[in-house]
Amino acid sequence: MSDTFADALLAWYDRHGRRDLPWQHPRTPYRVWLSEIMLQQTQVRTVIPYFERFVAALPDLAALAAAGEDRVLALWSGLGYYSRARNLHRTAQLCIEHHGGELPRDVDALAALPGIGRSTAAAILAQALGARHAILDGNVKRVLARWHGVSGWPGSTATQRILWTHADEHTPATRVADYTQAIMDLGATVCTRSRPRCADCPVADGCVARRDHLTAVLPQPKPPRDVPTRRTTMLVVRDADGRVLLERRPPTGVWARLWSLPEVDDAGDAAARLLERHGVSAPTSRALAPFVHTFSHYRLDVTPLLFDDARATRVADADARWHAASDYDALGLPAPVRKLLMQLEESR
DNA sequence: AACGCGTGGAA
DNA sequence: TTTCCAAGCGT
Repeated sequence: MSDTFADALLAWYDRHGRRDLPWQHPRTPYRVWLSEIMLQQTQVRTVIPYFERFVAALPDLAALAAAGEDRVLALWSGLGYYSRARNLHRTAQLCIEHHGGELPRDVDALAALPGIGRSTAAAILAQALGARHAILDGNVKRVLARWHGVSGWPGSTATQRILWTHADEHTPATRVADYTQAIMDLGATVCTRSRPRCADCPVADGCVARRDHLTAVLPQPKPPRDVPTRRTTMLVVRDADGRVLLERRPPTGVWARLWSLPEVDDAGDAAARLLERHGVSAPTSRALAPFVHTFSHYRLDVTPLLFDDARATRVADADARWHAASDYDALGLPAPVRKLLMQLEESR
């Protein structure tokens, strides 16, 4: 059912909404899907260059399905949450096998695919096809928590249940694609986390948080949690030609299946581990500047150790290879590893 | 239900 | 500098 909330929002969207985002032109299911996956927990400004590069390389679902996983991970490299890329790739292949080469039009079939949850499925169908489905992403949660005065952290199940109900109530029967974009734009540009611009808000009338001066406390923040610190020693092992030894990371855990530097717990064991694991003898080493990489759930203290003139005494296997700097673009590398390798290459 | 999963930018 | 967290999903 439509209501005054939706009408006011749509009128605002016609004047102030974002209608020039790259995935809106053309607004095909494939492009909307790709954008929605990239935009999970990621800001628009960050996504745009990745989106442009990705669709240029893999312009449709069939091209994505036919691509190798390393290619997909390379295109994703730097965006983070790499399971999104692996699920995207897998979903493309499932669509080829089971859905006639297209994304399913049924919301439940869509949400059953890897990486596509309730909100993403709704966003794809609403934006690409104009089908009436409510979305509930971070922007919508913030807008609705304030407008309806919903307390509780929006990530909790109980709070989400309430917010989903409100989201569905407000979703109109017509102009669903515009409405969906409008409420996200409102959250992104007016109903911002800090210092919301209520004077410019088309739905300020009726907003509980504005009425009761609660915009600073709604939505309630996630309960804080201590983040542990982990330490690792990353080995930059170069042969006489300056090529670097890279390992494929295991299929689970952080940076799963990306290419990265060999790691050891104890720097003193580095040479022995290299010989055991890779048959590499590396006589001399030199400490590089330590750095910290922070994840959402832990902090990683990294001590890089450089070995030059390393020699391999056996052939590299499928999960360990020597790579020249010219290979980096084609590899899915963790962001700090890419940064470290680029810095070393510049100074070589 | 709570946690694992990246990164970069804003405050 | 530190803290927080942005178009969530899978397990």
